[in-house]
Amino acid sequence: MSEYFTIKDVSERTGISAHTLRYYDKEGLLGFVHRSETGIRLFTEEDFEPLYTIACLKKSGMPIREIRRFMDLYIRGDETIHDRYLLFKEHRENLIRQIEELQETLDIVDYKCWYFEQAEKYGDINYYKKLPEEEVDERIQRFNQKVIDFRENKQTTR
Amino acid sequence: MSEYFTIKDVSERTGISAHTLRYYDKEGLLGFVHRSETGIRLFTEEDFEPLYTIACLKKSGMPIREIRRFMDLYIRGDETIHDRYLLFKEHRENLIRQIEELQETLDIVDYKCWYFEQAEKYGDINYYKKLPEEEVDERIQRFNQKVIDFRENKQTTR
DNA sequence: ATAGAAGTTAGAGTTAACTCTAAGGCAAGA
DNA sequence: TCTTGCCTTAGAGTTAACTCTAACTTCTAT
Repeated sequence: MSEYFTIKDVSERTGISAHTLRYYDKEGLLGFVHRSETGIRLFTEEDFEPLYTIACLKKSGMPIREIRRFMDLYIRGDETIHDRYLLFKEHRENLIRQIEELQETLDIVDYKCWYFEQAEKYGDINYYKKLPEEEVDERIQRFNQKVIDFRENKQTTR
Repeated sequence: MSEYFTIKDVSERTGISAHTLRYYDKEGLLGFVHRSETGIRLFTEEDFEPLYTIACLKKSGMPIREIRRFMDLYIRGDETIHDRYLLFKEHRENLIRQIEELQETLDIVDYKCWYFEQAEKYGDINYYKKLPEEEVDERIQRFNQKVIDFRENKQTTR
């Protein structure tokens, strides 16, 4: 029962390939990992927390050079608590914005699904153009307005 | 008052650079765009809808070769309404999954913000280890469990 | 008619994030 | 001891999505 994990152990447990872990190390993300006298990486129990943090930041689309800023602060310890707090707060705002954007895109995709159901009934992608105006669903009006805003670069959907 | 838009008009209106538009064309995304006899792209009013669709799919992280599948169907017209409907439905599921993942990441980042506030009060990143067990906030227990799950590759957070 | 702005293509260069290869070192079991 | 397998590094290769360049053509306005 060794007290250390090799790069392969970590790779198997976290699902991050050994290649990728070495790449992260080269990019300065794994400065917290110890080495044996012969240069072999010795991961500990505690190292899984920063690895999990890296995985989280990664999942939310943060580029590696920014994750590096986090890890640099992490290594410096308690003196950087406040800076790390600020970085997480900032990232929180980014994430909220990202979710909002995806939600807006989802709304459009929802509309598209509905619209194609209608179009399928009529067998005509422009079926609504033949309807009297009062019968045209307002969702169609709203979508068409979004396309016009896009065309005029009004970015109301942003 | 020309009835056509040049690539520059479209670029300025949509915020997609002319370079990028040509690149999209080369990748088969703009098969719907007409050309003059001398080869100049002639965008019409109606072209803004598929461009908007491309922008939406792009925003939700869809790779270009997949967007191409949409556009290939778009060009083929009414006979592909059903296929396009299916593609949007599938994409809808992807989007929902993406939003869920980001929401989970946001929960962790929220926790981190809270945790760093606590750590700042104590001036010690491991402050909770010195507390009697009944005083350790359960949020900390839950987060630590997530790290353990990550270490054991249990993927409960997925 | 001509200058200058904007259009065209082919193709090279860039960046991020891997992903892999080569060449060699170390450690544990038969 | 030897084989096997995992470790190391430097560095090359890959992929996606641009981004830019060069060389040339076309359009527009004086």
